[in-house]
Amino acid sequence: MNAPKLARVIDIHALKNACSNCSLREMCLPTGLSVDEIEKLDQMVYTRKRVKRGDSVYRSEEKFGSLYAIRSGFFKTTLVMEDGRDQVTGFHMAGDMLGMDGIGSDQHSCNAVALEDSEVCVIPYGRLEELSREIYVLQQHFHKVMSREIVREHGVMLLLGSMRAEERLAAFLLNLSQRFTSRGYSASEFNLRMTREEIGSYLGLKLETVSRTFSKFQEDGLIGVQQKNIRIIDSGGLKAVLGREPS
Amino acid sequence: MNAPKLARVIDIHALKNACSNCSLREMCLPTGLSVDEIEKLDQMVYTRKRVKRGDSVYRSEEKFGSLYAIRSGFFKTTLVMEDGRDQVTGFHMAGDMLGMDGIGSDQHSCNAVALEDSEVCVIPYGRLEELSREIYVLQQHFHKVMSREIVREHGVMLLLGSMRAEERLAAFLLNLSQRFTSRGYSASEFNLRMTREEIGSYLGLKLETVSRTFSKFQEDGLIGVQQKNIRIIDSGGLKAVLGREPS
DNA sequence: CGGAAATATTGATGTGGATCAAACCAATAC
DNA sequence: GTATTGGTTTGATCCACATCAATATTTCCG
Repeated sequence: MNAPKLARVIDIHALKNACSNCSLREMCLPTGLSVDEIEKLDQMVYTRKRVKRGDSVYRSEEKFGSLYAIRSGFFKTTLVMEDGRDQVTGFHMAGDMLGMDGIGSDQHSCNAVALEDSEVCVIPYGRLEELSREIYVLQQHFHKVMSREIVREHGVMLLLGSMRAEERLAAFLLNLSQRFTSRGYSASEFNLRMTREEIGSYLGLKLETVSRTFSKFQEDGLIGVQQKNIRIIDSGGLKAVLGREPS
Repeated sequence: MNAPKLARVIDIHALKNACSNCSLREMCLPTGLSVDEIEKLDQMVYTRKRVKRGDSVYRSEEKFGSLYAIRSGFFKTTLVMEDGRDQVTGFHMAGDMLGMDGIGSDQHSCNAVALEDSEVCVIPYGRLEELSREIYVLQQHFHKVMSREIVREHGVMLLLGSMRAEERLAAFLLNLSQRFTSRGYSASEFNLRMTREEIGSYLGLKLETVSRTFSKFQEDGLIGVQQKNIRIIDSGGLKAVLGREPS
């Protein structure tokens, strides 16, 4: 093997992993950056990592070192209480950022588990700090990403604290649908990557309640359910479930 | 009034508002900064604002421009749903930072209301961004503050999603006690600044349940309650309530 | 100070969702 | 092909907390 050929191989590898070449760059860290600036990002994000279904990117208590941008696939984050009860704190898909919980205490405080075979871009946190001191837009964008995570969690608190089962599930479906839409997938038909139990855990409900509520929505002609496949038939009707008095 | 005297007045004013001279500097933004660096902060945080009980520092939908460090007093943050239901998303005291929800969308997404006459330091967000590009430790600290807010909210999600009423209230009291302690107040006796209804809203319970559970804890010899005054008698017993099976 | 308006406590009753239990179904392993 | 396993659906029953209601206490304010 001669030198030029080797160089070529490296080039291709770099290209493959490059932010500048990533289809998610509009919803991930590079948002708003110039071409030059994105090239700087390329030097920072030099590792991709495959995560098989069921494996985790990081676990609670683990030393924090990097953030992870989801390149493809689907994740849940979970907390575990001392007595073993656990709770899903979020579902995450392509373009989302994982690991920000670890910054404050230098160790992770939840588990990030792949619900299907996935791929993440590893963002060494120290490099991100450096670069965001140099690139104003990057700093700004990173702060926005963290702030939005805070706001997202506010929404979950509202859901858990003030909504009834039907409202929670309607809000959950509408939120998923909206996120799939903004990633260019169908708003009206998608496959759930998580089990009824995981949905229940996220929504503060038991899996039986989730299942029953899906069935009820189906009877009411709001959605079609077949196991993990969901079709949203009447999204207006779903929205109307929110804020409706118990029947 | 002669010039030197005027200068003197300004000096005192500056001194009074200075981070370098603030008793909270160990738990607020200046944490870990050198003397020189704190003096830079002094130039950034040039406004204090009094907030009377019942008034708000900012309201949902309002344009975002500044963060607010609580200098003294006590706040709640609340979300309001379209149908009028509202939910307390947090209680905040001296040293805490308010307003980070606004960064992501450039407008606030909750209301920050004073529960007693309070005072906040206004931190113009643009200046904070600038300064945290210059001062590495400040950048680092600010990121930690945001991350900890994310982790705090995780904890609330766990509470709302997985705990029973008694556990929620025990966790709430222990958390308050711990926060008072770290601010140099008594761990075992304090005054609640919020109503039973606000506690209930935060914990996803009705005010009657909060009141009854307080009474039960009192009967069990865990706490002493007299309206807003709380004495923690058996903090070990309170901790034991967490994770206990329903009796 | 006195009277109205908040706030808190306590009791009686109701109900949404949990729990317990039994099929049922889909995917994988043998 | 059958067996096994993990996940889902559906029914019957139960209970933790909500709701409704009455009274007590504190705070506010003219």
